[in-house]
Amino acid sequence: MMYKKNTGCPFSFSMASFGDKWTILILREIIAIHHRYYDEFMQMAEGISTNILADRLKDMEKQKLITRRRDTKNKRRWIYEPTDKALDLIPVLLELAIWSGKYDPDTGVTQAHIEAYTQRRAKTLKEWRKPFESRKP
Amino acid sequence: MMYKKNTGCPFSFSMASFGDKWTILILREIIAIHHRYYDEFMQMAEGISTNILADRLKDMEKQKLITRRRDTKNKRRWIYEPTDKALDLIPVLLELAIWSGKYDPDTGVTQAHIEAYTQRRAKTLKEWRKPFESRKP
DNA sequence: TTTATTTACTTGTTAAAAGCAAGTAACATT
DNA sequence: AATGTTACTTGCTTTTAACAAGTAAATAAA
Repeated sequence: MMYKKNTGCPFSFSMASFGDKWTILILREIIAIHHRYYDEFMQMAEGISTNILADRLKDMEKQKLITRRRDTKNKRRWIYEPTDKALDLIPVLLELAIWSGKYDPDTGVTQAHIEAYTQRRAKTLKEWRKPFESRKP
Repeated sequence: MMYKKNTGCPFSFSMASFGDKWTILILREIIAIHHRYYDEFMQMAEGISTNILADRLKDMEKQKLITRRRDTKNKRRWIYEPTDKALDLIPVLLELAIWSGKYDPDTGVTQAHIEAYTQRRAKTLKEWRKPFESRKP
């Protein structure tokens, strides 16, 4: 498990929570791509190692960024789901996407998307969150 | 230097740019705390090693997140300054601060600050950027 | 119903990165 | 001229990540 030092500053807390590249990429899988299974995470383009994935999922569960439950239709599978704590990172993810859209010369983000994100921010945030709202009572 | 793999996705680009804890903490020093010198960065509470700091500053310069120039008043010193590419990460930093303010039990961020950030977002973003605008022609 | 396959890991080893301590070189101060 | 400051570099140790192989439980196929 990675080393974590939190000094009380909000950025320090953020970096102690997900200050490695994999945690954000796993959150992308769950929140933006709607993946929920271990083998789906394993297939991400960046190529995560199985021991690192297992380690990060445990850490994220410990941090209460995700929960996991058995898939009743296939008892071998776990379903990984984001908590509200993770979903509250959607604004961070959105700003990362806007920034990358502006500065990545090989970005896949279209100018139309960036404009939509920037100019209809509240709506975009709601839309990103919507697929996870059905869980609520 | 840290390994970087960018697959075209905006989050992948973000993580390839600053997907380690130190780069964001150095950006905090420069953008939020207005530090500009090597020895000031060395004094950050998280305790960065001198070789890692030197490595990251080089990488950030290469990425055009910062520039450096000699201090004319003390020729030993370099002045490190953020580029527009770095300043455009202010919205990301702001969202990190809001999230940490909500979830860090030992946060130093007050509820009043979070409310100000959330409800007067555009104004807050402008204020964070203002100290760096004087450089413009 | 044994046999193979899927799923989610664990374990062991190697490679890379971070952390630590000491040293250096240019400039500045006393 | 000697001492201190500033921004590093270099060498070594420790930690983390990456790679490869193996395992165990659940399911599917023969």
